[in-house]
Amino acid sequence: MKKYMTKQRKELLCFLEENADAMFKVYDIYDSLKDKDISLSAVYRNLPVLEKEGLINRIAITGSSEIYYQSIDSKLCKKSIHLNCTKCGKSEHLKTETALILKDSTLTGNGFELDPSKTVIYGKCSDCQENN
Amino acid sequence: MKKYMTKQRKELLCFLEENADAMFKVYDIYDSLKDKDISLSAVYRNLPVLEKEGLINRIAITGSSEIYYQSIDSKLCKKSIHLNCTKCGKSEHLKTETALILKDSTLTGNGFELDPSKTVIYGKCSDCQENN
DNA sequence: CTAGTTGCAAAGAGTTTGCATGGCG
DNA sequence: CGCCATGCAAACTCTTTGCAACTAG
Repeated sequence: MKKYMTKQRKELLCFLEENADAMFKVYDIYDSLKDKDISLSAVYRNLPVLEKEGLINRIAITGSSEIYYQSIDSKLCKKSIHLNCTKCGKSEHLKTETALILKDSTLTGNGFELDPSKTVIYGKCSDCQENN
Repeated sequence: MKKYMTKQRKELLCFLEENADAMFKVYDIYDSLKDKDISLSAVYRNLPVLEKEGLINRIAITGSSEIYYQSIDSKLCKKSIHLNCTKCGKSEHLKTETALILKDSTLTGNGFELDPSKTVIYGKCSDCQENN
């Protein structure tokens, strides 16, 4: 099953790859592509498939209770971890070197191999710590 | 507003505190308390209130796209971080000492104050790494 | 007594599914 | 040409909301 590379799937992948640094809600993806003739159901049906194929990532954000999808950019996102401020909602990237430290310490500490592309760390960003 | 401590809210808090080590979906909480006369809407209305009051935690899990609630146990959960295996789905706790290392490195690395109770780290547990 | 809270049922929002049509290989 | 994928609309699930009755303080 899932053998055909249809126009819709091509557009989906293309869109996510061109915006590999951003995360999108399902409806936003549909909205950004609606001039390309892709139905909402096609989006809903393809995203999980592409995820299982390892081409894109699915991330749940604690603050918004939404699901986000994001292309797996082999250069950037494989090493970087998202930081999400629970106060202002801003999202930033953890420095690669620090990400490596985390990866290391979870591995040695618990034998757990951290997946940076799926992990989101919550807390307070530097701005929100001051303004408390 | 939100001044009254009703029977329903008491039962909710009590239930979550008695199971401080576990996380629950909304419906499971309702289900576990339905012999105590709490309506689903009361559950839905109270959980976000209790969360804003800092008594409970709301966590989004990437794998299941569900929202979970959990009591904030001042002793345990404030320091411990959840590890969630993306392969077998099992959830474990990061050792406190390792959690402190993470907290430290995000702070010095990005000036970001990690909140352990809201953060879930995804990856592969030790069992699933071998069986690949 | 008064304002916040509850239960119920209806309304919404987001997601999934059945079925006939369409398109990849 | 055969089978998978698409589009549309209906079906579902989860969550929110309006309103009258209820209750904590």
